[in-house]
Amino acid sequence: MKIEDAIQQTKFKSEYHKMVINILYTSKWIEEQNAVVLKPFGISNQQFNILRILRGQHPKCASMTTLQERMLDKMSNASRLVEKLRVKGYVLRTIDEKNRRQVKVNITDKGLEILQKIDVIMANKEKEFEKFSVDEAFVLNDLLDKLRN
Amino acid sequence: MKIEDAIQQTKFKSEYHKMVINILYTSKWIEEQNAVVLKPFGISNQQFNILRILRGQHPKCASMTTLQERMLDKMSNASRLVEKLRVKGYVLRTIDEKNRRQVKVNITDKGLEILQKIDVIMANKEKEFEKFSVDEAFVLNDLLDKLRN
DNA sequence: ATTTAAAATATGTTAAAACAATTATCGTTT
DNA sequence: AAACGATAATTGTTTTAACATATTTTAAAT
Repeated sequence: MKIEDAIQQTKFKSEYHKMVINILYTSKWIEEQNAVVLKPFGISNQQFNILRILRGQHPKCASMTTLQERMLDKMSNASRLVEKLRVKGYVLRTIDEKNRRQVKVNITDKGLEILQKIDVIMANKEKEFEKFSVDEAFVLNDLLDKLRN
Repeated sequence: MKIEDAIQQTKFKSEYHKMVINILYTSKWIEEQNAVVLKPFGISNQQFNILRILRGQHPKCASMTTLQERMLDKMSNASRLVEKLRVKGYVLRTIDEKNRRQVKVNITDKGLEILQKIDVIMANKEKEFEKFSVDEAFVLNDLLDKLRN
């Protein structure tokens, strides 16, 4: 569906402007789809985001600052999100003895397990994207990267 | 900057998966930039969204349902957002006497004025996007549209 | 004409995000 | 070493979003 139809707006200031709106809209569209998958697991999009970053680091840890930077969120939110994940047993939070200001966050086995389960479902959903060619996906990635400079 | 560097993740499951992450990340990046512009005006992204929709309709009105449908965030509460804008004097809300269930929302002159001011700044920011060719923007729009089916 | 169902919006409540201020630790300067 | 500023994270508060429920009005059915 074209963005014009999705938000029922026929004219845009420019193709650039339309592009910005389109990215925002598509992102929300994806997040909503993800939320549906995540809901039964009792995990929010942002929590999921953190878990994935941590898995990318596994078995190494990540500091709060690292998490905050990669998820483009406020530090205070990252802190509380991690705490919620800790209570659920998905992450481990320990003080870094090398620098006691810092905190080391690791994903637990339980965290990896739930990610695994979610992945199966998400991968299935992402199969729909195979209407795209890999080349097209590549182009899109390239354009987005360029957009952010 | 490539998404790999932005979130410091070297490998992705697939180019498709990377694309999804990239859209989410870029969207947050844009929203953050917009928020910086809007903040001095005391207006949130969502409120800004509503004002622009109303300007698109001007001098006609829009119903709550119309706003809800056209907003980028379909889940948001248009009713309360409009109320906030009304208190600030940017919109007018009147009951539709033809159908008293409905409400007619109009943008005020004050609303148009503030949009004008914001536009100048935003337009300046969006100039950066001219590193894109119109063709590229067109391709990106096309791909995003295709992604959502 | 009354009842029922649907439509449009508003409100109440809980969870999350944004904002501001605070605490704890470290590195540096004097 | 004491004082200072910078860094990393947390905590308190306010605002906004998400979700469910309620209210008001209209349209349809009996």
